[in-house]
Amino acid sequence: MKIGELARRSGLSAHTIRYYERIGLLPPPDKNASGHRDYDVSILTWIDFLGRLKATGMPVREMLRYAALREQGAGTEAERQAILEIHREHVRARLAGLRENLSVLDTKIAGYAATVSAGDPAQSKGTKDDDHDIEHSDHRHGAL
Amino acid sequence: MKIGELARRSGLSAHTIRYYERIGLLPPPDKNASGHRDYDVSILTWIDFLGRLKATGMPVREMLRYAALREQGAGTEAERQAILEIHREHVRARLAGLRENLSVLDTKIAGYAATVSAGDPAQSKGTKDDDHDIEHSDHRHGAL
DNA sequence: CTAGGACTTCGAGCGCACTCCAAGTCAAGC
DNA sequence: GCTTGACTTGGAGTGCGCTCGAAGTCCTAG
Repeated sequence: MKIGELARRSGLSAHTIRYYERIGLLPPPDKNASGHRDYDVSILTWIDFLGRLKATGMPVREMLRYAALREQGAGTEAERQAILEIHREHVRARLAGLRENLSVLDTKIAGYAATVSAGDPAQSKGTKDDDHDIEHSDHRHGAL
Repeated sequence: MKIGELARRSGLSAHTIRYYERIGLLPPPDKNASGHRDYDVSILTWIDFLGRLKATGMPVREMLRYAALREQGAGTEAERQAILEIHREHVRARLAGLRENLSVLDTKIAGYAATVSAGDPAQSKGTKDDDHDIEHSDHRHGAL
């Protein structure tokens, strides 16, 4: 499979595929007589997994660590597992935060719905709101 | 409240607070006789909400639209509500995707756990894995 | 034989969201 | 009256993750 087809099938651009190879996320593929990259279909599985790591917020630096271990092959499983387990915790934390913020969003929207309907009782001149907020407790959002 | 205290209490740096003001996320506060910014505590509520928008992945561009409407005050509620409702859908989609990718991660980790324990039956020379993968169906990850 | 399109490498440029620096002002404490 | 430290402005720099452009090579079809 040449890079164009891989691009189509993976959803990445050819530029991005070469970039990933440059930085070490993708292993250097075989080249044919013309110097063109020739990919094995199995690369699609790896790209899919990379996509999942990315979608769950893993920084490229970390993917690189994982990819390097994968390249080394046997004997690196425990370390790869550890990386994924730590990442899984990050994802879980992110999920929890997202759920909480979603509920704040729900509350805020419900407040607007109440205000916008019913002829706007609480606002006549200059509502900048920060109204319908039902308490903010603590909540860190320093580190995303 | 001066900028230093606001920085401490909001978790943002003073640099970031000024930056947010420059771009329009924060309203220009009063200045005292020395030209120093003097904030009302109510700004903390707004910063907290901005933090939630950010934590849920809203781009600054979009926050700016919302902030501008908020500055305009009364009469912009419906539009603000619409922004939040659209954003809420994005957040829900993100949550769904995250949940799915989390389960893929679980499966992958379980595979490593099986491999790493039990004396490694499936790998002796050169496992790069893409093993324990139990089917990938489709899954877009082009647009994060 | 020539035009088109896909490929190659190298390096520059971009969008986002900060983050920091330099040079200056000002209030308070010793 | 002088140092310390928090503040001011404007603008430059940073890190991330791509994204694109230029110039060249190579295969294929007409």
